[in-house]
Amino acid sequence: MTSTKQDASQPITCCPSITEAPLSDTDAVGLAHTYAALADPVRVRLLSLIAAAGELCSCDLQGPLAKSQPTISHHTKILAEAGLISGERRGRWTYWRVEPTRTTFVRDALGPRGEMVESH
Amino acid sequence: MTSTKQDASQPITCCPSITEAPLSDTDAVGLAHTYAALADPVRVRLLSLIAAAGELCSCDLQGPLAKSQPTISHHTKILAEAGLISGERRGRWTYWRVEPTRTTFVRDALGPRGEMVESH
DNA sequence: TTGATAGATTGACGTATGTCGATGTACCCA
DNA sequence: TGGGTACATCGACATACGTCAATCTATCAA
Repeated sequence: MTSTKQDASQPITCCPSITEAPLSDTDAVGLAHTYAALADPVRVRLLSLIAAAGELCSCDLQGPLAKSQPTISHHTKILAEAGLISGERRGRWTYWRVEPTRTTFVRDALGPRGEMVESH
Repeated sequence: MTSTKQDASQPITCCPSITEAPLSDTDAVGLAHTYAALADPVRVRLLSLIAAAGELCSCDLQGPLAKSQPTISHHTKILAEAGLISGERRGRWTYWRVEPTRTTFVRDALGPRGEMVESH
């Protein structure tokens, strides 16, 4: 099962924005699902490690994250199902990459692109 | 208890970015906590309703969200503790507003500000 | 083929979370 | 003062989630 299933009972929005107009239930469910993938410190660090390295295999994640191999596999699966990372099997190793299209999509849902707000 | 507590055992970053460098554990915990506040469809729609209206009292949320009064109160509390909205009591009503500083903060953690990516 | 290795899957466990009825607490109006 | 309203808190319940040991699957090397 993929993470991109859609429901015809609600209007489908190309680029849903939380802060600009009330969201349809479908858009809200989709966005919440993606934010849920980011709602765990291990997965946030996992994504950050992959982003910083450009590409990383699962074996290189176990050390920095200090979790068991099944736990790492569990987290990579959740991030991949949310479309935030994608894995490529090369021989015995699975290499993970960030999906910038998806990260930018979720990012822009939180406000207009390029909006400037003072941050201390 | 506020949502801005900090831990001196880890370096504190002003503007943590997931996609630019490996995050400290402290930053990851903080960001994950905020994303967790967005990890529920009811709260995503709630935030969206408040953002679209500019200001909204709790009584105006119960109808659109089709949830009980305690449930609405529960969700506003979680969003407020994450710093994404703030409430002001005026007489018998509590009026909620979006906190753009916080929403932009979480937003920018997902990538450099103003980054352009093609979205269909 | 056999053995070793990387990673996915399963099953079990404790904890966290969403939900609502019941109750508590301010506040306003008559 | 009393009754009603808006919201918060509490208690209980079912479900979802993070974690790991054990096991399975696929790949490579000898």
